[in-house]
Amino acid sequence: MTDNRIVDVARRASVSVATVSRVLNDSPLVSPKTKTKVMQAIEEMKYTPNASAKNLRSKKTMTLGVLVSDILISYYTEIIKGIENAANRLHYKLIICDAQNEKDKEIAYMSLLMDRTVDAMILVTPLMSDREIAAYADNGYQIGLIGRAVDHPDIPCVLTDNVKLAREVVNHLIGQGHGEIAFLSGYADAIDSYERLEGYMKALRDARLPFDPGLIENGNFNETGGYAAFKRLLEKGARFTAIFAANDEMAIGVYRACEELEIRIPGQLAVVGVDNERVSKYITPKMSTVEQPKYAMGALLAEKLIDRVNASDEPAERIFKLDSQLMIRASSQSNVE
Amino acid sequence: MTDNRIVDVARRASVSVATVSRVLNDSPLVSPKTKTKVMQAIEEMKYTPNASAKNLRSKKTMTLGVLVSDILISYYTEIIKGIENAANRLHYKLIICDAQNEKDKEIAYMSLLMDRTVDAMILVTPLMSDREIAAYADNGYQIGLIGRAVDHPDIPCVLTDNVKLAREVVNHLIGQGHGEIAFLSGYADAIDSYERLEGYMKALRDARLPFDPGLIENGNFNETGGYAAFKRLLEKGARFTAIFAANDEMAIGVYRACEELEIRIPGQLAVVGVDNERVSKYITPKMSTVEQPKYAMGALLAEKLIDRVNASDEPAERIFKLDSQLMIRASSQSNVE
DNA sequence: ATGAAAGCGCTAACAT
DNA sequence: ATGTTAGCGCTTTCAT
Repeated sequence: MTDNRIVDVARRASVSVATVSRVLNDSPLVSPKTKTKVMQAIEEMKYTPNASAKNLRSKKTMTLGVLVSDILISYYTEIIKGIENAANRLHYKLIICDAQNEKDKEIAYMSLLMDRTVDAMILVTPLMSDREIAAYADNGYQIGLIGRAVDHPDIPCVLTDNVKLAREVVNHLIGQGHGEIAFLSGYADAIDSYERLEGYMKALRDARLPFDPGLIENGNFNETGGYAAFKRLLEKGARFTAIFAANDEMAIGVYRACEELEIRIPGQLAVVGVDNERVSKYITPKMSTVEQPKYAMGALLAEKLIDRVNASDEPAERIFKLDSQLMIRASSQSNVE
Repeated sequence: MTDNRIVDVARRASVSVATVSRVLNDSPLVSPKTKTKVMQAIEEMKYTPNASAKNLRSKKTMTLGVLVSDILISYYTEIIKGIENAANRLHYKLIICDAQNEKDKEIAYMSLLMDRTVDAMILVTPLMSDREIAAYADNGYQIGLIGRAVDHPDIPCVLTDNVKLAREVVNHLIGQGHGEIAFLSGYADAIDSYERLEGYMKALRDARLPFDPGLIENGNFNETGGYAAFKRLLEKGARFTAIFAANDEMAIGVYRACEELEIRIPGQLAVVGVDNERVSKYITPKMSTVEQPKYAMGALLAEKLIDRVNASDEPAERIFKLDSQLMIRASSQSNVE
């Protein structure tokens, strides 16, 4: 067991602990000869520095946290991969936190920031409110946000343009000849929901199509919610030939309901989701969706956040909007089945 | 910013740091009155203990690591959820590590164990060899293994019976009238591959069917590998009416190849995978597969490992075999399309 | 270029 | 039941 301490290395290499520490931290103030001697001792003893001691003394951990609401969903895991690779490149480690859609777990994980286990925390569309998020930043904790923006000077945010994205989806459906398009939103208080709804309405207005609030239902961003929301639409007698779900998970729920009710997609109902989740490509018919540059979003935010953690200079840019891309597949094309 | 220390709390509550520490750690040696006083001070100052200092002093971190090869694959993420919940229940935190199928990253993450960032590390079917894994345990590091067994007295392992599982799959295919069944194995050196191959052969022998090594190909446990392996089988003119892929990922690759080549599943080819990945239920035709109790495996191992970390007594049981379950869906039933 | 020593914030042994 | 204090293993000033 590596229970060696820095003094043991120092002793073996016949130098002081300060010198060993310098070697360990790549200080230029060590002669090459001494450095070799120390490295050899480290090697021989299989010495590994104790992270807790190092963190305690240096007051930083070179570790980032990412908090996502469900690691089963590929939207999150792809973002995580982007973060991870960018972080590793900059010599940061990453702690992945799965809040499992529970706000309590989210809050619990935020303690990693408060107890200084991580230097900064990245939140990917959390359940927490803007106020709550801003409060952490007010207390001096470093936070980064993905898929959402919060109005606080110290919080870098990376997101896609939800309004534009929704507009493109709806334009596409209108282009396919649909005039009655239902919309499945996510959590009522999520910005994503709100902005996608806004884009939906704008597209309708652009096309001089009537806006019918009866065609809107909330599916909470998950499969079960999408399934239920779709059924509610049918039960209340809403009439529509296309449906735009604010994410793929809800669209999958719509698929399931359609299978049960023997509604053909896209023959009787065109479906479009958002996120380009893995399943959407394999499901039949292949689902039209919107690809978000998930990996790039993760990588970009990690870089910007690490910049800020080590920043002494001016604040720099804070909001980064990346482009998304409509992926038209079978589920929304009337001439394809 | 919470830059308060335990002495600040002590001062405010007019007690000693020891007393504050006792309150913080739920020691029974504090009078209720003092406890209240201290808690109030903590509350007022919004004090949070510094994790590094605590870990350094107490020589434990109450943190587990899980190392998986790809968090995009639901097999891993479901295991992670099981671990996470069991760990949290026992007041342990979890660091998720995604090695991204790179052995170098695996090794890099093992340093979390060596630098004492985690008290123990759970490996889920890693690329590392048995020897390498055993070496860590020999050096006194706590390790747990999922989906694989290693012959070392200090390594608890949770796995399913691969031989039995493969046997059931092949029996099922034979029962459907198939006599020529191809087998797609994973990494040549993975125990899973070996054991599933063994079960495959046993089932053939039981049924007095000939074993043809020309029907075996390696697909490295991923989609691309499965796709390529299947094509190799065809190119070399192998004849078979059913294929058993050692995991769903490879089976998905087979699906893709079949789509391109217009081979009907299950009409012309029956397909069975292993793992019951999320996609297998959504793909058309629905894929027959083997459900492994992933969540339960994660939870069980986490419990057993934490037991060991805190153990002073006898070693207890070490290998835990859980039952898997064959899920017969459309892809392997000749009378269903 | 190298060393001596203080101290990061906490726990736990010991004293009372 | 509470307080005093040593020390976990490291980094970093200050001295040489």
